[in-house]
Parts: sequence; C-alpha cells; structure tokens
Amino acid sequence: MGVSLKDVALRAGVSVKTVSNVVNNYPHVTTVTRARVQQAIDELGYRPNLTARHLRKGRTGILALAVPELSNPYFADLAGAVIDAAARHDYTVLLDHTAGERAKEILVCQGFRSHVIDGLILSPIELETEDLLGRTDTAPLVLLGERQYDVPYDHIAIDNVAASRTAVRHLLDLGNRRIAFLGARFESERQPAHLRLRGWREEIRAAGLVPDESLVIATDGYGRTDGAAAMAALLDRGERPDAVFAYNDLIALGAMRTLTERGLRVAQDVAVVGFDDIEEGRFGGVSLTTISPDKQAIARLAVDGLVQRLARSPSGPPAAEPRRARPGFRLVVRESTARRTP
Amino acid sequence: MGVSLKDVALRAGVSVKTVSNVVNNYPHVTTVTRARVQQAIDELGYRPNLTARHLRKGRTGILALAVPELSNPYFADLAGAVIDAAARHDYTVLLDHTAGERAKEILVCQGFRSHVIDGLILSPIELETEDLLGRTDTAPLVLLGERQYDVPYDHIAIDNVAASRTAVRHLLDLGNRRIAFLGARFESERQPAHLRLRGWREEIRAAGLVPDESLVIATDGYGRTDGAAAMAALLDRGERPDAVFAYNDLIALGAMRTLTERGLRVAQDVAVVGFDDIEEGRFGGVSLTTISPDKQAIARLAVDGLVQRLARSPSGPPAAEPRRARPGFRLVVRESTARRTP
DNA sequence: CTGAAAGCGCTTACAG
DNA sequence: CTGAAAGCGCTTACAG
Repeated sequence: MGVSLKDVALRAGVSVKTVSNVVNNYPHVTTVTRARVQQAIDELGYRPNLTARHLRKGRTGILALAVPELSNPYFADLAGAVIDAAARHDYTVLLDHTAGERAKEILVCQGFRSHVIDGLILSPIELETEDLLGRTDTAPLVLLGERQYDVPYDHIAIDNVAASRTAVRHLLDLGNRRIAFLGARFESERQPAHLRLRGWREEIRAAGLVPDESLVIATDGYGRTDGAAAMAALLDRGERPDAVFAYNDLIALGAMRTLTERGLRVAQDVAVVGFDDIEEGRFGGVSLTTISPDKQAIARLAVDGLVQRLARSPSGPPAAEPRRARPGFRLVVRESTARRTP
Repeated sequence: MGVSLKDVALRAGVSVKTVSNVVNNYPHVTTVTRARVQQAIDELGYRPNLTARHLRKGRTGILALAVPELSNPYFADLAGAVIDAAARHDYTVLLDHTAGERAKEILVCQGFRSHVIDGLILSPIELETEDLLGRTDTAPLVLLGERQYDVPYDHIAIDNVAASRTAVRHLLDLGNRRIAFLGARFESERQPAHLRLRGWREEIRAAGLVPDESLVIATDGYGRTDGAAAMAALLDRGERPDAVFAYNDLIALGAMRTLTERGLRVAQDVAVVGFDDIEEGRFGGVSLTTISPDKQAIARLAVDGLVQRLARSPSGPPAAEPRRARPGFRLVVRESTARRTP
C-alpha cells in the first residue's frame, strides 16, 4: 500500500541505507545525494512506517496513562499535563480509564492489549499490593496518587497528610470546632481517602480536641452527587457541623449544593474546604477554598521518571531503585471559608 | 529481550505456525498439541509482540482523538465516551489536544508522529478547508463539531442551528425580549460559533423581533473566565439584557458568576442558557439550563464510522462516500431559567 | 492438522 | 561516504 524506503531508494538510485540516513538526518551524506533522495521522497510522498521502526528499535514512543475517570476535572487536567510533558520528550499518550475498578486496573497493569506501550502511568483506586507484585508486564510503571504500596515502582504523590492538616488547621483557625469529613473508601490503611482522613484526625488532636467520628461520612464515589448525598445524610441525622472538609472538590461542590438547598449559607453557616483545585471551584455561586496540588509537577515527574528509565533499559525490569517523589501543594483560600462576620 | 514465538515453538517442539495458531485461537489444532503449546507459553511467560503483529497486518488497533482542550468537561466527557466506544471494537485511543490552534490541528491531520494510528477523530476549531484538502496522511478521518467543511470526510455534529433556536425559543417563551449572545469566533461563515449565532438570529426574527446586534459579545476563548469577562463588558456598556444565551456551558457559568458579583440574580433578573450539558452546570448555586447533545451517540458514530472504513480498506483513501451524521440533542430546563414570579 | 519459508518496512553492524 | 544483508517478531499462503 504505502511507499517504502525501497521504493525511494529505487527511484533515487541509491541503497535503502542511504535513504534511511537521509530520513534520520544522519550527518555524512553528500549534499548532492541528500538532495536527490529528498526529491524522490517528495515525489513519491514517502512517509516512514513507524510500526516497522518500532519493531526494529524495540520502542514505540507511546506512553499510557490510566486514570479512574476523565469526567473528574482533576484527572482531565492531569491528562492534559501528562500529554504536554510527554510531547516534550517526543512521546505520545494512550489514554485509558478504569472507573476505579480493580479488575480494570489489573488489566491495565498487565499490559492488556498494550504491548505497544513503552511505559505506563497509573492512578489506582482499588488495586491491591498483590496485584502489583503479580505483575508480569515488563514496561516501566509509575504509580500516582494517595494509595500506598510496598512495591518496587516509582510513586508520585503530594504529602496528603500534611495537605489535609493544612486544610483542617485553616478551618480551626477560623474558629470552627465541629468539622465534618466527607470522603470515600477510607476503611483500610491502604485505601485512597485514608491519609486525608488521618490528616483530619491528627490536626484536630493537635488542637487539643477530640475528633468526632460521627462527623466522618463515607461517600459512595468521588462525584458531585456523592458529596450532595453525604451532606444530606449528615444533616438528616440531625448533625449540624460548622465546617466541612471534603476528600475532593467535586464532593465539596456537591455538599455546597445540598447546604444551599437546605437553606444554609456556605461560609456564614458552614465553611467548606475541598481538595484538587479544579477551576470549577472558582466559579460557583460561592467560590471554593481548596488544596491545590502541583499538577504540572506531578505530570512532569511521572513522565520524566518513565523517560529516564526507558533511556536506561528499554522495557526491562526496574533497573534503578524506585523513587518516591513529593510534588508540592498549597492552600488556596476563597469565599467558602470567608471569615464569619459576627 | 522478550520471549518470542520461536522460543515457545522450540520449547513445545512444534513450528511457530502452530504456536501462532494457538495464540490466535484458530480452530483445527489438536487438543493435545494446544495443551503442550499452552504449557510452553505459560512456562516462558510469552506475550505476543503487538508491534510485530501490527507491522505484518498493516493495522495497529489504535485510534487517535484530538480535541481542543481536555480541561473543558465537554471534551473530557467526549474523550471518555470515545474510549469506551473504541474498546467495544478492541481499539485503544491515543489522545491529543490542539488548544484550538490551527498549526497544531494541521499537525494532527498530517499524522504527525502518528503513522501508528489506524484512524483519526478530530474536533477542529481553526482548521481551514484548504488544510484538509492538502492532507496527505492516508488514515481515515472523522470530523466532529460545528465547523463546516466541503471536504470528503465523515462529519458528525448535532444540528446546531436547530439546537440554538430551541434554546432561544425557550427564552422567548419565558417573556424575555433582550437576549444577549456570548460566544467566540463567529465572524466568518465557517467559524465555530457561527451556526449557534445564526440560530439566535433566526429564532428572534421568527418571533417577529429584530435581533439587537449590540447584544452579541465576542469572547476571547471558550472558558469560564472568557464568559465572565464578556458579561462584565456587556454590563459595563450599560446594557442590561433580560436573558443570556451562551455558546457553551463554561461561558454561561462565567457569565453567571459575573451577574452574581454585580448583584444581579440569575433567573429572576437575568435568565441564562448554556450549551453542552456538563455536570458542573447542575451543581452551581443556581443550576444551569442547557442544550444537551447526545455525547454517547457522537462518540459511537465517530468510532463506528472509522471502524467500518477500516474494515473495508485498511488505511486507504476514503472508499465509501463521506457521511454526515446528526446525533440528537435536547433542552434541559433548570433553575437559571425558572419562570419569574411577577 | 502441521511445517518451512517468505515478507511486512525498517535499522544497523559489517564491509568497502 | 555508500552498499549488501541480516533480523526485529509476527502472519500467511503454500505444501504436505
């Protein structure tokens, strides 16, 4: 179908080697030869077959990124940042989403129909340590996010406990005492929300208070509707916190919606802090105070780590020892925690 | 590095052909042979090299999707839907974003470092007809969205004029007469917002009114900040519309933020309608009335079209004649256009 | 039902 | 500075 190196070589009256040299911009090709080859390329409309090149070189130039949901703006933004970071190294990104389901996460880890990728960046939710230990795919893997694993893979995550403590301290400084925590799946040590809940507990204790576990509400998922339902459940139980710290912005935004519907004023009646700093939080009726992780740094660290490993041993088992990177975060104060006017 | 078919064949004491047959689940392999081969595969941990398979078959199993921005929830949701639709056909998705810049869109069209893909789905903003006519890449292409081109490629878009008219009629039915239009790049016939602006004009005329062009505001981009700025500009000019129809939800949400900041009540003072039906619109302080395009259908039509073409002529020039598909849409009425209590 | 061999389009030592 | 040839790992007519 396509035009091959051989066709170009034939037309230019040189060997394929020479054409290859021209295509790959190798030095040491006579100007005149180069011109002749280039002309043949143009006339024939030759385009190199990357698949063949990949087969030969053992690399594809493709990185995969798997996140729970693209519909969560945090992950959509992260994906954009990863695509940009990858482009800087001439890599292209294959995107997948797992819905946060263990089976799908395992599939992705195992290189499911993806022997085509050079490396993988995964943001897991339900994946277990054993799934990772049983991994047979040889492409380098970088883990993202709050989950903790004892496995020999690079791991990139902000300090979730410290970030949560910062958020809770802000709420305490404002005079709040009954601070609710809204989040999903924090039962076990290893689960996603665990570290943020721990930050909530630690900071409340550090203030000399006793964490009120009845103010901890488990959401079903990580979306706006989950936050709205959790807030409603809390209020229905007759609890009336003076502040809410949510696992993420989406849950916080859902909670704010419920507060408004119930006639409670965000900030004045109930202060709210989220986590992620998605742009949406800045544009609601009341803008949202939140923890802003450095997404650019996360994307860059993930991609750079992969690229480095790839340069060292193309698709081999972890050569260098696994790294844990800690990108930064900051608290962004907005209207949802405006100081109450007494 | 990896284990090849040959290694497995050697171990199982059969030819590579037989191993290939087993791997590909071809019938006509003795149960005993199959078992022996399978055992060798397991022992060696053999994983087929997809790149080699691709080279041989001339197909990669990868579809590319290029959207303007992943940070726009509409496109993030669309990307998710495309990934799911592709998975149903055993295709995987390479994602790229163009920032709506012509140069980047051309690059994507030309198969920029992407001879690895079987087909391309592109949602263009600035791309011109000539860019498309000059396309040399042979991978089938499906165009998405409002832009109109006279080119031999599949095009999938809802009826933007009809959708806009529906939105404006809703506003008129509510008794609004001064309806502003907020959108980007609608100057030329071919530009993205042109059809939606046309719908605004047509419906106002159909109501026996004269479209007031001073209520048409060009935004810089398609985001929340652009909508907020456009609304502010309009109010600063002393105009006080009784309704706003925005090119998309993000612009509408930004406009709503400005209205609130200026002490105007959304719905009671100024009704607002957006376009896209992103989830965020349902959770603001005031939920947003919007046009909801059938994203699932759009994704399905795009992927199915590509897959069909691929089945026919793997990466050849458009064999079948180009199709224009028209997925549906509906108006979703929410609080931002609640009937005014007189 | 299975084997030997060619070839997908490229890169890369190895010669000259 | 350029050529002839092997080989990346697979699939697929062609035989048997």
